[in-house]
Amino acid sequence: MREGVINAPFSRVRPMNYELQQIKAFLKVVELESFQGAAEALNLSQPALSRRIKKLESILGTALLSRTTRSVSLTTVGRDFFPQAKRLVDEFDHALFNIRALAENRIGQITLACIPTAAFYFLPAVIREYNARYPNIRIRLLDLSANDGLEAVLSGEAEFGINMLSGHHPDILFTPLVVEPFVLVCRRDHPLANKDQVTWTELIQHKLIGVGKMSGNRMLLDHELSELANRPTWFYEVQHLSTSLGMVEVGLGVAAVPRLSMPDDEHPVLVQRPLVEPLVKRTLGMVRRRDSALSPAAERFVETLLRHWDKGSDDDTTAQVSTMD
Amino acid sequence: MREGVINAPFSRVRPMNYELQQIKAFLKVVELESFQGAAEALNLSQPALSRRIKKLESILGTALLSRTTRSVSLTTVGRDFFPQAKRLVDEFDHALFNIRALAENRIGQITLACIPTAAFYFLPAVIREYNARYPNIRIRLLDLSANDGLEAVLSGEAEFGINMLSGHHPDILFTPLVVEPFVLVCRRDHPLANKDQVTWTELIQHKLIGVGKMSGNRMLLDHELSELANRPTWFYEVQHLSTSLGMVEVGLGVAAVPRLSMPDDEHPVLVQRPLVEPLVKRTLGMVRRRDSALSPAAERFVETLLRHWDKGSDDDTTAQVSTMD
DNA sequence: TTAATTGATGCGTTTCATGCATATATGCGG
DNA sequence: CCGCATATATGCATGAAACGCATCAATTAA
Repeated sequence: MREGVINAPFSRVRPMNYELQQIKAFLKVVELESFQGAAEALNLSQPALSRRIKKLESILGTALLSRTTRSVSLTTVGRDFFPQAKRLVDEFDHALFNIRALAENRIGQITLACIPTAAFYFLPAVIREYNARYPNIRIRLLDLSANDGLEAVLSGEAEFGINMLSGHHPDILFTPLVVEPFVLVCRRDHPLANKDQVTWTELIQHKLIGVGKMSGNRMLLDHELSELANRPTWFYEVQHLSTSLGMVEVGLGVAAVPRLSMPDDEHPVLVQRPLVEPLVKRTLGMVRRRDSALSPAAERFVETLLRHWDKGSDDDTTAQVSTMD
Repeated sequence: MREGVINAPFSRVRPMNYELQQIKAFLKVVELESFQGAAEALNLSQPALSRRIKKLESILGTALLSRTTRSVSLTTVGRDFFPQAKRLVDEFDHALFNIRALAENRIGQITLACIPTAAFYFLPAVIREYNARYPNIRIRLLDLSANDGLEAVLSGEAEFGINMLSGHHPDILFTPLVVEPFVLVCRRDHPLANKDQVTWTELIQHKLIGVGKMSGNRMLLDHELSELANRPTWFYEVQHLSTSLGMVEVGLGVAAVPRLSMPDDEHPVLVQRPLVEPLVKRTLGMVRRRDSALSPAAERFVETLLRHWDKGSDDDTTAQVSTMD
């Protein structure tokens, strides 16, 4: 059976199985005032077109076109129907065209929530490449704290995000991108700058600048260092890593920050040293909701992101940044 | 071949052959959040529905639904598409429904142009019957002179009309309904009232009330009497037959009018007498444009009209006015 | 772990729109 | 007035597409 009418008990209502092709055929015939011409325009044989129109008319229960071999004209009903049909078909085509444009990444918008570190230090390159490839897709970048960013993804405000691996939320899918160690940052003229590497315990003797208690980094460190006998305490507390770097720069103290937070290796004032015993690492990765699918535009972005980090990891292995694709 | 692609040279534009059934399937699935349920609602097997959606998605080049065996949810694109699709489909169904209502004479409007005689003396009964059968079809009755009525039909303002047979206009189709003689109308106390019949020549001796030169009746009479040796001249000239009857009633003169213009046989003041030598008759009938088809509502009206007059003509051979049913 | 439910897939079948050939109707020119 | 040219309608065989059935795969609940 072509169309199931399994369950048509005694309905006297005819089903109205009209189709867009029929209506488009009608419109074409009216516009060209010819079956022959419309058939060509529709890549259809003339008999086929005749039958399409006929079918539509039989569905409607009335003639739409008054045709002789010499002329085609609208009936009264057809005249009523034509403008409505034209408008609706146009709107439909327009809507579908837009959807396809969306699907083909010709237009669109993506919203992602990422932690400031990512926003500053490795998203820009990805965004540049993505934007070169899909110039008409707008990007809304929410640079939020780890907690807020996760919340944005959960609520759907952001389609996905870059975050650090923390408490495994059941609705969140985490794809690791990079593992980075915490390093010590201090001025070049600081005593610790002379050492090849520094232990956490050594930090006890220095003024340490840390981040607020609710920060993801702080929670991670508190957890990782909890088993350490003599663990350092924070003297200054700030909210953002960039602030702490600024404070280090003017000589207020030293800081323990993720490797990627450091602007680059050749900073005029600041240097970094590996922090060991223990080696504390954080894992950055992509987070997205487990159930809902990404928009095509977002999928393209994720692809770009992953491709970028595959490439990036090769010349970055010395800094023990590793990515798993 | 199912769809002619005779002429698709190297177009990279995909054809967008989406169909309403696919979109309606999508809407149903979203509404019921289930393929199984939607399939039942659409009287379709579940595999068939799965394939419909899949086809639509392949046309759009993107997934609209995110489905697992346990839940069905919208993708980002699908969420965009749903409200538009819903609105358009609803509007389409509404438009088509109205067209069908129109076709089935459940709603509609007809406009007809008819001469006053017809409007007064034989349309009311037709209209009553028609309205009883099709209560929701509005009737616009243009009671115009013969000339103006013909013009209204030609211009399309009226779908058809009731008129007298006159110059055969090439675009007009005339269907005769009734042939009626011209009769003399005078007061019961008028000398001519004593005669069984009156000749046109006799009228010379009386004050005759006629209608304006452009009237269809006047032109008909001028033409028919042109070969008469002694033909009467009009003393009074008015524009409407009803006016001339009024003037006869107060005793200003006598008038020659079509039989049907007389109110009825038992008028307290007026009587009619056959007018002979020659017997002048006019033919009333339906006029419509040759090319354009009538609306379904109008066709029903014409049917009623003709049925009415078929029946009527049988007991009307005596040249009496009869109202049928 | 198993049973049940839901969507996807393989496959044979049916349907129905199509193209070709041809009939039919209409207007124009001889 | 009649025949010809042109445009739509129809008969018929064909085949592509959509269908239903049976089954698979995946996920949840018990």
